[in-house]
Amino acid sequence: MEEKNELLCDEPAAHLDVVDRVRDVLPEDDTLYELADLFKMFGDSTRMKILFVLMESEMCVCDIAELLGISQSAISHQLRILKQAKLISSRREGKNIVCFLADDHVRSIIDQGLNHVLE
Amino acid sequence: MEEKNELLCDEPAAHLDVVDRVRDVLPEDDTLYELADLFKMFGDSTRMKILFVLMESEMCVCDIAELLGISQSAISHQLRILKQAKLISSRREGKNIVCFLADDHVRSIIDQGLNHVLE
DNA sequence: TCAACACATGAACACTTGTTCATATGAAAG
DNA sequence: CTTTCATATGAACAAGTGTTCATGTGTTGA
Repeated sequence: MEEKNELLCDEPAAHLDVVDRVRDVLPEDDTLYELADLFKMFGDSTRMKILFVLMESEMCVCDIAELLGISQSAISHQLRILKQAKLISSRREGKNIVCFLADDHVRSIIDQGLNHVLE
Repeated sequence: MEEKNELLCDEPAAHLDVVDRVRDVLPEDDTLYELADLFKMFGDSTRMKILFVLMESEMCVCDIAELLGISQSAISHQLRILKQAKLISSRREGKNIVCFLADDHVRSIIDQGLNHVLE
């Protein structure tokens, strides 16, 4: 009973060259986490809806809430998250806060997703 | 004290034209949910790592686990989720199950994300 | 200066999600 | 067949997430 790593298969040696090459090519861990965090923003239907709306037009918070039929509070919480992720930005206009996409990448990311979903 | 919808701002009428136009352009709810579910797949760092690996080369389960330093069980659970989402597929090869990307969209979606993360 | 309105925020809660641990399945080699 | 090895899976648990409810903040207009 020698000590052994209980996770490995017996001989990854068979594919050791491939494994090593891939290991070298993998991005930094930090990059992977950032990337996952980015996609997390698109992984909730409320945020997805908000982003879709803002792809069409900038809009104040109450209009977003009414248009989507979601409570103002829920929208506001999600807007905060999207702002922290720097995907949207906002400015005050009279009594209203007008939100808009802060980043053009949002469009291309969602478009790629749509391509897949729409087959 | 008349009944009123507590969620609306007083006069979305100001922007009623825009709101109505956007409402017409929004995709079906089903599509939005599908889209969010798709992006959810990319929103976990373990799955992100697996997909990155498979972007470089098809690979058996144990090699993925060893390469990433993640338990075989955890990998297997995530592989199941990715298969259900039809993002990866697999075939048996001797004792091993070899996994590979099932969909070229995976590459373009991740690439768009990378563009954003890498500024 | 005060009331009304648009929006933000904290706490609480239910729900979801990912991991571990233990064990099951199932092909393959002896 | 029986054992071994690669993978799958179920249960349990901890941690994360999104919504609601109640209330706070700051701006506007009377």
